Amino acid sequence: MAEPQTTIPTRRRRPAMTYPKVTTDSADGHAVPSSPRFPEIEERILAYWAEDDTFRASVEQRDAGANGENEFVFYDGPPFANGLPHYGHLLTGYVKDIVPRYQTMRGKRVERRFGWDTHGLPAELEAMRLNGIKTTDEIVEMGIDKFNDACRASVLKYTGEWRDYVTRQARWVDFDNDYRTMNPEFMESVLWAFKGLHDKGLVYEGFRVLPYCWNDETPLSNHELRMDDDVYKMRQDPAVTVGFKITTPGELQGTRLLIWTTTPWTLPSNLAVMVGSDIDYVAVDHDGTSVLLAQARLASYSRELGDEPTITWRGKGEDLLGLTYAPPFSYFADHENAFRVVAADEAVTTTDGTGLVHSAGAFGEVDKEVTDREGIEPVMPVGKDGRFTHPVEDYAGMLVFDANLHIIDHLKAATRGEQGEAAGAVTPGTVLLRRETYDHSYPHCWRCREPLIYKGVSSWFVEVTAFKQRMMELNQDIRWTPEHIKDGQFGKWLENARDWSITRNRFWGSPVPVWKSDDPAYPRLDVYGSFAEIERDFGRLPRNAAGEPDLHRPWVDDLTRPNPDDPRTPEQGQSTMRRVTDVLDVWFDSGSMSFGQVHYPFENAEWFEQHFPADFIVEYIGQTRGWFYTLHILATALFDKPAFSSCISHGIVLGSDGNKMSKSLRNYPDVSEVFDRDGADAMRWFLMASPILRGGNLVVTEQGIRDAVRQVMIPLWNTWYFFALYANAEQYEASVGRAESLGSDDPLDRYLLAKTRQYVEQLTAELDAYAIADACETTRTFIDVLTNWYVRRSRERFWEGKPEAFETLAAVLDVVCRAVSPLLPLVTEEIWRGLTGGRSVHLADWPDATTLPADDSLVAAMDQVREVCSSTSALRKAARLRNRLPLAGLTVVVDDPAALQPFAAIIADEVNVKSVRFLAADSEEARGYGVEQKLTVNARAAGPRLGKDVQLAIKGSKSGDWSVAEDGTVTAGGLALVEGEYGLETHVGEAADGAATAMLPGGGFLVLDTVVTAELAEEGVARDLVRAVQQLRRDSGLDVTDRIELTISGSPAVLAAARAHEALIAGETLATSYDVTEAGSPGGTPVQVGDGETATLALERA
RNA sequence: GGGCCUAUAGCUCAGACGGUUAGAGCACCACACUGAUAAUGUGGGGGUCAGAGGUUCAAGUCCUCUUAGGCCCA
Repeated sequence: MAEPQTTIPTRRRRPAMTYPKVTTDSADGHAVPSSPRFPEIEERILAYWAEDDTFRASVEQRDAGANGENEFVFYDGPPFANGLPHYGHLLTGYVKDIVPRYQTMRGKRVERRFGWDTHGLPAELEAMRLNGIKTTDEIVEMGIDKFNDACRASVLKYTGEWRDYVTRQARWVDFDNDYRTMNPEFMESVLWAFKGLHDKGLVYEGFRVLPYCWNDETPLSNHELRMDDDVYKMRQDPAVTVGFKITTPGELQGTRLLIWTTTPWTLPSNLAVMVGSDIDYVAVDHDGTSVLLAQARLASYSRELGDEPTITWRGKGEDLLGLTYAPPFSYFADHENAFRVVAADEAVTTTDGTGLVHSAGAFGEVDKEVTDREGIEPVMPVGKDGRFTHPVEDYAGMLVFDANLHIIDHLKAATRGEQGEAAGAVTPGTVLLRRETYDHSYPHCWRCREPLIYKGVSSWFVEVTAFKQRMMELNQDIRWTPEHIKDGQFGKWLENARDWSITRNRFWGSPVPVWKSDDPAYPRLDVYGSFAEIERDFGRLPRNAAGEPDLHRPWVDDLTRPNPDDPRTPEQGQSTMRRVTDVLDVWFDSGSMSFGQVHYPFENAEWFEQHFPADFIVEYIGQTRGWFYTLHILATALFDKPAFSSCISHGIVLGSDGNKMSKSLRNYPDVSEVFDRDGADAMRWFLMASPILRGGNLVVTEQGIRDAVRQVMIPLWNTWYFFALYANAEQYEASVGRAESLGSDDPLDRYLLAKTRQYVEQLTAELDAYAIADACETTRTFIDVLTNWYVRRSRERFWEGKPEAFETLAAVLDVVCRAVSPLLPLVTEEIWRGLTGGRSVHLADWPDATTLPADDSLVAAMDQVREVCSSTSALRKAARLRNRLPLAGLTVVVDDPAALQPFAAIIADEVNVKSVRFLAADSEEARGYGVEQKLTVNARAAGPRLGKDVQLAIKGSKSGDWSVAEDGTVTAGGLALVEGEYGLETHVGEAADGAATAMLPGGGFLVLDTVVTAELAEEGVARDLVRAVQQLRRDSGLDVTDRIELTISGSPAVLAAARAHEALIAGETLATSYDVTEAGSPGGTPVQVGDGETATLALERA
């Protein structure tokens, strides 16, 4: 019978637990679970936060400071809530949570208000769909008030779900005090901004050709055009080659100018023909007449014109300028200045078509530019619904795409010489040379997917071109992540910035605050920038049906007044000031959020001036032409500052197959399922540790999310579980937060504390630089050291109940929980509160690295120790010496043995050797191990001096053609090297019998004694027995602290080992009764031990 | 057609200033270790650094061209 170890009695009772001090777990016992179900813990923490109002406390316990200087300013890019959140929203949501949480812990006050984008076409389209209407006329018929009520309802439809998702992802943001772009206060600020721009002369009304959706009856801005990848789709259109008859007297009179177009419907609006001045043109005979086209295009018309047509005229484009021709259709036959050949050198190419381009003023951007220059008024026989109107009576009421075929039929008939109804309004002499079908990439509306047309519309513009230079300058002050966005995607976009069309002929939006006289004879234009100005002039505010001030249509449209500049009386027909009926582009709202959210300048003027620009914003990279851009425009124009000083523009979240996420393909894990199965912290870690925050794209996989749990969350949790288990067993309560908790003398403790200090320093620097992915990697590496080195090597000391071990681990857990809490807010909350009993880790301060002991040389030494252990393991493996077999000794030869000396016991234990010796590399004994020197040439140093010859020296060092002379001169490959140009390393030679040697990565080497004596073998068997008994205890369901009665039988070697090492085996396995018998006990468990020996074990709880 | 970015192990990515044996995590195989761990350790397989040319004593790294992909613009 062995005596139990002396420390055992204190653990026999199951004492009241010290840890967790508090937990949200309501289950019996409240023990720290060894295998936690994270999603359940998360739900409990979220409930606790809700009840405790922790978020509000975290904001309010930080002082704003004088003039808000202690505030960190974060702008929330407002989402549109008529759909559910997806991974992209979650991703930005996590960043929008991490940065403010971190800054709060750093002591800053960080207000976080949620914002909603509410206006715009998506809401209108949804309202139209719900009400089964398709046109703007039907909206007017329905009543703009009713329609806008429907829009208002649709944009708020999913706010509840949004709040649920955002709350579940553990993002702290104020939903109750949110801002909405449709609130009167926000809209008043938008009006102020418009007026501000107008006062600076940066707003003008113009007629511009824009991509236009005839289905939604609205023009699109250029940044709306490219909303997504599906905007450009292949489409088949008829392409026609048409000849216009030249009317200018001279040799070319009667020749047909051949033009080519894929939009035959624009031909009735033709106003000019464009040529390139330097392009070579020819006229060739064709069917008794002649046609004119670019020489380079002749070959592609060989079918109609023959392989070698007779050329009757040659010339440059400039020779053609000014020629007149008969318009192809007669609708605008008398149009002033029209039907001439004009130059458009940059627009006309000879890569396709005929080298002559027909221009229909208002239906193309270049067309408009050219006709403006030529003094030709554009014509617009197409209505807002995309259908022809007066004077194009032949196709009136017809959608332009549908009119194509009729137009072609008429051209055909005219070409045959027919007239009257068959040829429509086609003028005699106009010929259709070719009709083909053309496949091309064509833009479609990003909302309704109908093909767009280009169409001239009246619109108001912000004259971005007037201050884009300043925008580019201010962009230099913004810190972009990734860096190349600044002068790349964003900078280039700024360089090419065009004036911003900010008005929409729609209903649900902020009103254009411009009132105009309805009689051009008495012109007047008023711009309003506040409710007060409106009330001043109109005698009242715009009020909705409920009587509340409301700037939406139709209420704001009701405000009219007599034109003060019109001296006539109402009876004489005095003109009236009426509002321009347009609403503002919804992007104007989002660009206004910085001041709009606080109703600047009507309220919070001081606050705003101290909180602009924002310290930080984040959105996906596409916002370089969206929100980032509109914020920057308005900030530059109104305040001459950037709107934000740091910006992360992250990449795109892809589905598990690497394609865009698609609901129909189901190629991504369901968000709710991930929350339920893996939890919000796991998803947060997965997204934040990924390359997506460095601008790369990210493939979302379930495996990736689970890896986050495995690599980080479980190791962290298990460290806590380990601590709680032994602290409870010892009834030890650590003094977290007090200086003495950092005072351990134990080398492992001191190492961990110093390592923790380095970790906190590095993490702080990374989070300060918004390098969130780097912070994750740093944390992962640190937690690995914590759990797989410190805890594993310290198990014995915890088992022994060493106070300084508890103190150290508790202190480090406290620091780590605080440091990791922005990255894993839920799990760290449960651990930290369990450890400290405190209210919330998120109310704690960011750990101060300087309070932790600094000891870089200790950290370096321990890292070397880990290398020694690692290399020794490799030696064992190579020599087939299992780890449980003790070996006599290990000799460690390094430059500075004294540095490693304190860790001799750690190494001996880790690699299971009886003794560890340290030798200086230059000692006599070390040289006895058959060491040899190796020379390496430092090419970086020697290269510049030796030039080409450095290669000879390198070759010599490798082949052994080198030497060290008596005076220390080193020669390699016949070349003398000077100090610094070479390195001499000591390498260990072949080991003698009974030893194995290995080099250390950082220099030095190991000699492992591989001689297995009978005693060592016997102890190895004893260790195997311990291991087997422990496994059996576990399999039998015994508790760690249960005592057992143990019986061992087996082969003579087993019996000998069991008897010789009774104290070891009984002690390790908590055996209060210990029997070694030759006869195997019935019901015993056979196990393999040692080198093929069999033992039989039997145990019972004592 | 132009601009920006990317191309490195089966997968995801690191690789200051050019320096001669290109790394990590995951995955795979084998062995070891394990009464905190859902782990861990050791070893192994696995690479034309997209291709071609150039600069250089020396190129994954710098230059040119090509190819492929992404984003942006026309």
